[in-house]
Amino acid sequence: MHDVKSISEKLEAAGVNPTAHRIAIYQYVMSEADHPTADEVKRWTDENFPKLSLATVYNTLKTLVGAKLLKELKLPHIGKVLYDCNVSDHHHFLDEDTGQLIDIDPELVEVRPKLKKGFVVNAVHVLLRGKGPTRKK
Amino acid sequence: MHDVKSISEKLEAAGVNPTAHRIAIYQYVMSEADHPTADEVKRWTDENFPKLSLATVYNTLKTLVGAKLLKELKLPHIGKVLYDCNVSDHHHFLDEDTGQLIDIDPELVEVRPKLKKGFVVNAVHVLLRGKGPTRKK
DNA sequence: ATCCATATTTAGAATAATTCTAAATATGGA
DNA sequence: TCCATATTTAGAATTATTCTAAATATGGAT
Repeated sequence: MHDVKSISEKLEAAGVNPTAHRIAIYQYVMSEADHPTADEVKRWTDENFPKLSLATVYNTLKTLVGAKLLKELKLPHIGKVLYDCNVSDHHHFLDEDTGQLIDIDPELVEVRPKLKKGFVVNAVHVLLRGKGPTRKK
Repeated sequence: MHDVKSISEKLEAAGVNPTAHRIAIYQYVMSEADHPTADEVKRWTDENFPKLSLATVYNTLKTLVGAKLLKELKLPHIGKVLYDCNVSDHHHFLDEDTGQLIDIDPELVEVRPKLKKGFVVNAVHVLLRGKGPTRKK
């Protein structure tokens, strides 16, 4: 699925030079990770690419966001940026028990603002908080 | 309206000792300010209570939030906490031109999440972004 | 292969918002 | 007045992130 080749191609298509570091980080965020923070990415690179610096983690994430391959999420429950490999518009569900963040297709949340005259809405961001289905042990 | 007396009473009712600093800051956030940050509060106290320290601004805001007299807002467009004197559940509209943040009564935004079985939604936070009515010059 | 311009990566310093700490000050009741 | 407690304070510490300037790597022209 998200093998080195296709990751590489996505980077190139987005105008990003596919260096080994960028491929590694993008691949991690795309497949293994789930809305990681920069320091989660760093913890992963520490295991897999011990020479890769923190600055490169931040630089790379910023490059990927700039290329619209990732999206930054700033959510109220956590004081750091999360990186979302889902770059289409969508909402989020935060499982308050586990802290897990789930992407929600905007089709699944009907939002109808009835604002006063003159207000134009360009974007709608919904954060749902609650509990996910109980997982079997 | 939000005179010293009624502010004082609100503080007491919430179990907060109404010191001069607390009255001043709460009054400012309730009437003059509009979703201020801690440093906006500090800028105001610098004018009006020059001896009041930054630590007190933070302490006081935290006390008021703890007493449910204010609410912390962490929104994605700004990297600092905003303080909202509207402590009931509500949504927000961000005017992308002016940066102004407007409280939106939840009655005015119909939200109908259709999530998979087992998901329980306890809270819904909506941020609308767009343009407000053009103001007359 | 070698050289070079450019891109990438790096370590560490800088920044910004906020919290913490421990001392100083104020307050109100006995 | 005295004292216990609450409040306020200055400044250090913390945390996430960005910046800076130097080091390194890369790929094409010779």
